[in-house]
Amino acid sequence: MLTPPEASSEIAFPQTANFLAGRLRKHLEHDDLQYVESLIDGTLSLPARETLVERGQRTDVSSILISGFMFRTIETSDRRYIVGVHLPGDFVDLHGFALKRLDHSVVAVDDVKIGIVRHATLEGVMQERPKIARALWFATLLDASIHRKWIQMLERLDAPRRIAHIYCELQTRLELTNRASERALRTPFTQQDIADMCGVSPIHANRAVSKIRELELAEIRRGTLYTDNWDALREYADFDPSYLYGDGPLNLNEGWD
Amino acid sequence: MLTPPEASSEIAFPQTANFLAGRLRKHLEHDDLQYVESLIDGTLSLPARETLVERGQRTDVSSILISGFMFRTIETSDRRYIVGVHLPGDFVDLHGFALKRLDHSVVAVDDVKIGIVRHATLEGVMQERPKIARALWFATLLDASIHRKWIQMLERLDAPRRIAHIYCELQTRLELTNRASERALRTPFTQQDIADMCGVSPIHANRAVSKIRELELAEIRRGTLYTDNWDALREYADFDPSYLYGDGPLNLNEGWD
DNA sequence: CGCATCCTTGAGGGCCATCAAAATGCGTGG
DNA sequence: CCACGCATTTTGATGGCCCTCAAGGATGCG
Repeated sequence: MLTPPEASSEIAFPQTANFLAGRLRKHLEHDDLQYVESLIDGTLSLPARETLVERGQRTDVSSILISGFMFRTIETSDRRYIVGVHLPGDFVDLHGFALKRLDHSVVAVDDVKIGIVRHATLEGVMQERPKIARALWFATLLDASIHRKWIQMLERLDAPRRIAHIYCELQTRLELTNRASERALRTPFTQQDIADMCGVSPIHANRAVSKIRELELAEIRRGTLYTDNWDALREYADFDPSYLYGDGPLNLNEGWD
Repeated sequence: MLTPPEASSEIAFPQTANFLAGRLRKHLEHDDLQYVESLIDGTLSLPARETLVERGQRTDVSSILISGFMFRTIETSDRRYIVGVHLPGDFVDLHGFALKRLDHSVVAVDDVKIGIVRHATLEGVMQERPKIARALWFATLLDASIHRKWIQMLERLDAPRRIAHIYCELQTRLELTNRASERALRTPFTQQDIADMCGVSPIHANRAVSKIRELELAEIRRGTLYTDNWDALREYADFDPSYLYGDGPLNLNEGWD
């Protein structure tokens, strides 16, 4: 599944090989990549559905996702709202460094492995490595860009299109880290998860999934999306990947250095 | 309207008096505040409804809003989606510094005045003033936190509650910069603007505004909201201000230094 | 094989979209 | 001061998306 260059990258940088892959990563020198890898103080495994950071909780470390999926959630007494999805290479709570406390929670979807970076270490980055500091800032701005797209998605699309959009986004993000496969996008999402991302009831999410199947755009079974026509799915969701700031032809971030 | 301390602040820092006011501002030394003020290279006035930055456009400056309201918008061929609102003290396109190109546009709602900071200047901040760099980072993370709340708002609230939530947010943000008045929140928003923020049709936005009036929570006329019961309005919208990271009792950001 | 979780289907009602049209308010020029 | 033109706001009617309540079916795990 991994092409040779990425495989060797995984060996050289076991914890941070996917950090900003497909984005700024290629603008970083080998020395920079090594430095980023060296920031990791240790790793942690978390079982599925466990919470890494609770809303409001004070922390003095941040975490980069190494394997598995995570959600950012805002929970109320009776319902959970998912405001973002993370996959390997993403810092899931880097903003905790500057904000000190998070306005939301970060939870594991399936079994995950994360790399830990102490905030004291990040202090040093700010003092000594402005280029890396800026890359970290960039990473949080990327999250913000995704947030904005979700806002627009919720303002304009109906439930089946929202689902299609979310899967298109994940596929593109996986492509950027060379982890996508051609015909299947495997996720650990339940239909309840999908509903909570789209802001609809699980029953309606089910009907929306059915509609995508009836339209013969894709088949979603137990979280995994199967399709042989990504183009049709992307068109259906009106998906434009430029907000992900990838290196592709539409890239918004050319000229960074 | 301005209490003496803020008034004097406006004199000492005519362009940046509201920057992070009510948030990190009080953790910055007088020297830091002076430094921030010195970053401003000049000011610019823009008439209502004019675009400051177009989506995809390359820029080498960022802007802080000094007076007036601005929107962040994503426009398609047939419709406009508003993904954020800015008021004086906000950097409206600070993320352009690290991202180079924006995924969305920034437009003036009424006549606005902005302060310009060259990206070359911000380079210097990253190199020499990590504390200020971190404050700038914080400012962009605050935007991201607001984005997340909007996502949750769109996932859970119906149109009248969305409108109430947006006005509650603006009132709190104005309070943080000591620019709120007690019984009226004056904005230049049309009902079309409100509709584009809430992701509903202007016709439905009108009915939603009517409903808020019928419930005797507030009166919204030509963008201005009048109420003598903010508490009832906040409860109706299930508004919790902690995501704004203000200095109040619920503050999530205590301990920053 | 039993149980828990997840998925599926049906029915009735509320929120919101669109089409169409009228009324209101505001700035401008006569 | 009034008349006009324009943007904005308001109202009515019909239909689609999505809600909740309720119940049944499938899947996977110990």
